[in-house]
Amino acid sequence: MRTIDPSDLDFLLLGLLGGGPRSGYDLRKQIAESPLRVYSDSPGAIYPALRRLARRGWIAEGPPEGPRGRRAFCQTPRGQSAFVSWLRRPVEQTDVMGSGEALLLRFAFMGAVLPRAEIRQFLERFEEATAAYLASVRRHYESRAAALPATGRLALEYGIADFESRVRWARKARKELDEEGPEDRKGGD
Amino acid sequence: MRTIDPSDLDFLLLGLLGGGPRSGYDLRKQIAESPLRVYSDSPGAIYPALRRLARRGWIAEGPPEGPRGRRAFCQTPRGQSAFVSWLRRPVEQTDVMGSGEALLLRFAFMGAVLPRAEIRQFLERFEEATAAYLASVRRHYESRAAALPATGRLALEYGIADFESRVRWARKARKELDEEGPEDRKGGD
DNA sequence: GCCTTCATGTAATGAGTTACATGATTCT
DNA sequence: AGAATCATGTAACTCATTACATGAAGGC
Repeated sequence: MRTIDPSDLDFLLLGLLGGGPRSGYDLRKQIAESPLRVYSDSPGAIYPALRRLARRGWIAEGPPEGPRGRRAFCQTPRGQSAFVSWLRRPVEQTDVMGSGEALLLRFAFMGAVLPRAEIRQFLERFEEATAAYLASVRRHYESRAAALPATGRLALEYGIADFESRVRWARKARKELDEEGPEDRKGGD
Repeated sequence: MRTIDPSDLDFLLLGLLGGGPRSGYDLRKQIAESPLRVYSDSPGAIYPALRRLARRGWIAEGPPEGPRGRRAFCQTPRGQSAFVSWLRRPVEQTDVMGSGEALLLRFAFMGAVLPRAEIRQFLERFEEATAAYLASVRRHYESRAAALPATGRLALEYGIADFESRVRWARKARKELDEEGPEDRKGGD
């Protein structure tokens, strides 16, 4: 008997609710407004996800209150702490190998919750793991590229350029966070 | 009653079989060896996909022949033509919005099948659509970045850098294809 | 009164994951 | 002979997608 890991969408919804109570419809709109279309805003994804979160006790449904009897969801204390420990999960090699969307989602939410030192640490780990994976893709490229048709080789170069771009981003992000000045506090008030 | 579109994995398998007959296990190994881990090599994904392709009449299963009675699959003529028209599908805006993996998969296979002029055209369309989408993300960034926490803004910048990297890649790939010299032929022999 | 949008859902379908099952073959 | 690995699958489960259903509010 194992605990099934919630999906990325589950954590996205949980995180959005960290900004205050919202209805399912509000959440859908908020996701639909995001320019990077990476998570689904379809009702068939959102509402079942909300039910999963509620079953877990991570969110609670308030009474009908809004203009049309819409029921707002909010984080429970257990939900909040589950969300924070999701943010704090160590960055594994396997996390950076695919599209890395889950890591980015976590990063996007960190600013509102975690102290800057932890965010820095996350970026360092992110850069390290991505660079390590990049090196392995490069090795593969060196050994196999000659045997590929031109477009196959170029597709591999696409992947390499992608991971290079991620490494550069991580470095830049770390620098920007460092330069942002120590004046603003972590998440206390 | 509508025809359901085959999955990316279906087309990947179909494309790999374009290189000659292979068993399910061969296909699994070939996918597992790829450095960019984007498609699943799990038997629970591969074997049902092969059955779907066979049901469509796009691949055929040969008689048991190999060392352990393994049965090799091969493309049928209908499968070959379905694969080529998949390669030739126009690049839509929505195709570039997500991770763009399907487009890259198509591109990787083009070299073995399509004439260079069509590959060039694909890259032009890819660049155009990606640049257009990038512009829309930039507009969103300009208007909303100020209201975001630092990590949210940086996550958006990650997306922007990603799409910039894709545009650069497309330009470079087009140039390399052009420079490759006109001596090798398209796909006739 | 009617139509559109708001708001919340359900149903059917289908793909992918993990884990397990099964037999054959090669290694030692 | 026994173990590992080859090779092909199946079963249970979860999640997402598309499309549809339902009803209430507000504009005209």
